[in-house]
Amino acid sequence: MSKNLKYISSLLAVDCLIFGFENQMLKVLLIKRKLEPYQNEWSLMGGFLKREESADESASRVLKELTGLDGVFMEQIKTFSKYDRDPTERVISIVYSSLIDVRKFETLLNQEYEARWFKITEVPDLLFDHAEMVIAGRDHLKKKAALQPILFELLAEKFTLPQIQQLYEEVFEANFDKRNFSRKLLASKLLKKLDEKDKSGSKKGAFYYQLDKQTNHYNFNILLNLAYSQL
Amino acid sequence: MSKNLKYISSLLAVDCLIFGFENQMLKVLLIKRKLEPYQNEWSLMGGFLKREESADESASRVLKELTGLDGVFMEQIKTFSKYDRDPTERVISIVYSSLIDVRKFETLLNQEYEARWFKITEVPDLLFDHAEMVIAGRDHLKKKAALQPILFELLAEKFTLPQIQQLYEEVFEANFDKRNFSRKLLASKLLKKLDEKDKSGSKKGAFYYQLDKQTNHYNFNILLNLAYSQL
DNA sequence: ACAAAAGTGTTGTGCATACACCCATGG
DNA sequence: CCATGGGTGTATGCACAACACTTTTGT
Repeated sequence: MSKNLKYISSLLAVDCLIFGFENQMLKVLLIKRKLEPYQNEWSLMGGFLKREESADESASRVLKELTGLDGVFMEQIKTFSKYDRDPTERVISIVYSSLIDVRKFETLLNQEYEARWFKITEVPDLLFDHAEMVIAGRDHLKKKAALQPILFELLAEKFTLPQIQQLYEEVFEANFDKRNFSRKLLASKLLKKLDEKDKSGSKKGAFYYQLDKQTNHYNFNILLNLAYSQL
Repeated sequence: MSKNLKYISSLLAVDCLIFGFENQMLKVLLIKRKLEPYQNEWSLMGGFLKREESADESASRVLKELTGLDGVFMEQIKTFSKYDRDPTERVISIVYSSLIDVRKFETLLNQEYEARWFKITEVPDLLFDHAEMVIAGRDHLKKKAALQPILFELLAEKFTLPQIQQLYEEVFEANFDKRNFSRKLLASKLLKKLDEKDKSGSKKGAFYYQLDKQTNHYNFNILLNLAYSQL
């Protein structure tokens, strides 16, 4: 089949959309090549598939090689395959979305690139079709977060209710009533209240919560209607 | 970059999951090769990407070439990329899901294959990883159908309330109360009642409805909670 | 006249929303 | 003591779920 010139073979790339939550803002991690080709162009973190690698494996490897992070929540979003998306040669890209705790990312391991967090609403011009990828990933995040409690992946182990509310407000571009929000979230039985307080945000301090790992029978549809006007 | 042997290039395939609704049952269209290789193995309808084709274009073309159908609802689902998924050579497959009106599909245009509709719960053993694709597609259909009124794509132009309720029951593997179901569905303002009746299913006959194309401001979250216990 | 499927209305309940005040603390 | 942000309770309305009977017509 491969001999048949009617059909084409292509390099396989993965690109990783990396979300983080920092200073109450939803951000994405972008990189910029310091050298040619594509010097100074911002793009998603990416790489090519190796010989015996699946895209899932490749995406995890790329993330690990660049950030040192392991065991991160990742999900395949969409494959981009326009024949001229990379003008130099045919490459299709399988895009992944991952959610990381920004505090765990320290520095890029690969010196050929520079990395920076961008507010999701202030993403610069990007290489190739990477801007579309950001849109697709963001859209996917909304849908996913409405149906499942994944946004905790963006927070530290311990977090406060005001923090997580701000996160939801960022993701859904909406404001929620704090009384209703906390009532619903706590009703999901997902959280365990700690004795400790975070005093950094206010004088009174806000109690820390943790994901309660016991809870497998959670009611999470609970957060759906917060959000579904926007799906 | 392509010279670098660390990275691999691969054939690009699309596979189409084709859903239909026939005799009150949700079905998928599968094909079987009559000749070697893979003689008599059931599989999804697929094909390879051509030189200047995107995956979207390729999927539409494949569908058209095999069924003659055009302008069908199609959506990219997921890309399958395990290196040995096709044991003869590396091929990655971008899977699409499409919804067609079974009455519009008459016969396979390509004589190398035989085609048959299978009840979704009675899919036979399939080639390579195609069984996983069916699962992914079905799952996707549920989520999509809960949020958007797409199941109409599976019905004829005119359809009755009992018909569409059976369709929803099939897709969500649940039973709905017909009074509540019709109230909700009609509240969405998506449907226009016709004067005509379908007498095939009962002596009394059921009124036909049609999608009302005017309605762009529909309330479709209306059908969400029918379904979201299952997403 | 009867069987078989279509169609229709009411009620209770729980959930989402809207809304305002007190609390704790650091400065 | 006061400014700042954290935390909590209640009342209202709406939407969902549960439920049973009447209508039509072909045989």
